[in-house]
Amino acid sequence: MDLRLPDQTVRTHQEGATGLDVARAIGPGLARAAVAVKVNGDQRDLSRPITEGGDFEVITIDSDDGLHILRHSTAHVMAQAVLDLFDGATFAIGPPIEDGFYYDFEVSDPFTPEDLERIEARMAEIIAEDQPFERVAMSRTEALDVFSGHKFKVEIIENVDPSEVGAGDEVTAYRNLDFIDLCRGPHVPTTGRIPAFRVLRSSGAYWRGDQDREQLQRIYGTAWASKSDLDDYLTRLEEAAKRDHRRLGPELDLYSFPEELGSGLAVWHPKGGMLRKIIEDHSRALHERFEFDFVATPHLGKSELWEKSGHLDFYAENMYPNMQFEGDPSYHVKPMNCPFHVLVYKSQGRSYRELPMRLGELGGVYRYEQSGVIHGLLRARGFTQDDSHTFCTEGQIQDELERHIDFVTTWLKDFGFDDYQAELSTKPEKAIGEPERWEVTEAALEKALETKGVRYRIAEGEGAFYGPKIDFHIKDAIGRLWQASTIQLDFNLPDRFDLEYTGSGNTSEKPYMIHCAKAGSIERFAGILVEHYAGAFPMWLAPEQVSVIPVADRHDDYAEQVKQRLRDAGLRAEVDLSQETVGDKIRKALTQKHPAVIVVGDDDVANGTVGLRLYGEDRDTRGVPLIEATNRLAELAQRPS
RNA sequence: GCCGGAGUAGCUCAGUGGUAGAGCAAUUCACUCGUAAUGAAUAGGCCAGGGGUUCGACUCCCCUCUCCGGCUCCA
Repeated sequence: MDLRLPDQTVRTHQEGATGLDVARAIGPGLARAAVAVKVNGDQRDLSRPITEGGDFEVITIDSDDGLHILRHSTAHVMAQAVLDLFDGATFAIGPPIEDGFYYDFEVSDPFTPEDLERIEARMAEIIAEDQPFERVAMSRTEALDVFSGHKFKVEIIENVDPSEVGAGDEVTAYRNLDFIDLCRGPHVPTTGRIPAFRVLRSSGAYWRGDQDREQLQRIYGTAWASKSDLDDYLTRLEEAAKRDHRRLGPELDLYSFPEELGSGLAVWHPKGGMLRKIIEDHSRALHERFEFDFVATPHLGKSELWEKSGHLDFYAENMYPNMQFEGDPSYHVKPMNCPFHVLVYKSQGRSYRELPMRLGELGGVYRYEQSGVIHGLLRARGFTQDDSHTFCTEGQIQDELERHIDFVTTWLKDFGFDDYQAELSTKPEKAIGEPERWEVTEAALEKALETKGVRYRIAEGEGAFYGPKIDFHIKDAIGRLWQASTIQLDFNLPDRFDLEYTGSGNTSEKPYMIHCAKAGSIERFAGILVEHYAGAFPMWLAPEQVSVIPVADRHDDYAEQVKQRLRDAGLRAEVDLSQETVGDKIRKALTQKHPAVIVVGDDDVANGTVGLRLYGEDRDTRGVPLIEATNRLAELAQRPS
């Protein structure tokens, strides 16, 4: 048969050639690295006979597909090890995931760290034994028999969609030695082809992700094409841990989470307060530039208001309970600002001439997040939204959306997030509003994204029940994605609050409403910034920009003068007057990641100069005239826009 | 909320039933120093909180709070 590739044709020697033959034929050198082949886009095992012709591709272990296969195979080995070691254990599913894999088990006792070590050791043995993975095809009835002792497998077999499997009633499994697992494959040829793996951690997980079903024990692991890839990955994990904003924040004296205060609530220290101020100032500046008006609303509102807005119906579990004095109406702390901005709109009759009306506020909100989901500043119970609500006519939607996209992308770029992607979420199953409204607004959102040249993908059915939306995911310095900005259409609140405006023909019209948060939450955004920059902020964001270090006491006065000059130039400068050595003070400034360090000694006093060192440069420049240093730093501290 | 792990000085951590220890930080004194830790001394703890077992609890048991890793959730 002929093996056709885009740039070559390869002929095999015999009918019934296997994947391995294909790999050899395509590239003799590739055969050793091959873990599977693709036939017309379908992944196949190396051992499977290939009877038909078509497009062939060798999958090597270091490719994305190869890693997927490797990790899936390693998951099998993990299940094999667990079933070996734990009597009565049964297994559920074990898919590859980004950077690794997991497998879910039901066992009598949760795994301990020692268990994980034993499992890892047993896996290493299985790998050393180089057991072949053998594909077994069987009927569904046979499969039910083979897996009769394993209830989750039985459930899977019973639910297999024949059309999905493609082979009618056939299901496949993979066997190595006496271990067999339900699996579509393919796998690496033998367990010995797993070059590097690690068992990482275990945790609870629900069967089929359903809170009401069995709680299983999940073990996470990772596998890589080489030992050095594994080491790189483990180093990446450490690097990520070092950037953790929950650790860096207190270390840099930005904020803390006092136990006495309550879970999910932070206090901001002076430096963190400065960081917030910088972020908030920039938020206000951009709101002004994009022609938003500022409003201010309280933290509480009558429960009646939340009933009208619908929050008490559909958001109650995230709201703090009502509070009430005897004889007074009941109040709720606000989880969102929207109803308040609606009240501003409603405070008088509106004309089409006033629209679009863009109302912005840095609004503090409180949401009762489940105790298990709180994550530092990234998921907190109290936070400040840089929130805005735009009321406009149908004809203004397009322009407004484009303006909001400009706003959001300017905002993200200013903070150094050049790499972001948008997600357009469309009508979910449970939704309100006429279908035409959805169609029109989804099209408007899509057109706005295209006009503005924003890379986006469509998240089908992921919209809020009240309208479609665009979420922006930003990529940080080590490649992680974070959800930040959001632009959402809302058909709900204008209805619930009977919003209207008088049109040009003296008709009563209903306005459209656009929710938009640029940072999402100031706290969360600050947390992401800490992780993105690993605490070493660009100069304009740094709470403390310049540390001035006198070499000896006799230079203190000059250091004060230098500080004053820097401050006059708008820089945030402090003098380190502590009775320490120069080396110690520099070390402190650098561990606090101050962008600039200035050292002044005898020569500087005599010549009106300074020694200048910028963060990230391990050399200093001496004898820089003060005026030059000031100008240079002031330049570096410029706001991006 | 669920499963598991953890909580000892401001921080990082020792301490396996007999009323607690180190390093860093802090304070004081000396040193006055040119690019990542000068030296000495001092002070600092209701061992997360509450209850129980015990002659005796940081240590064992129960409850609560807080944190960590996941799951679920995330208008």
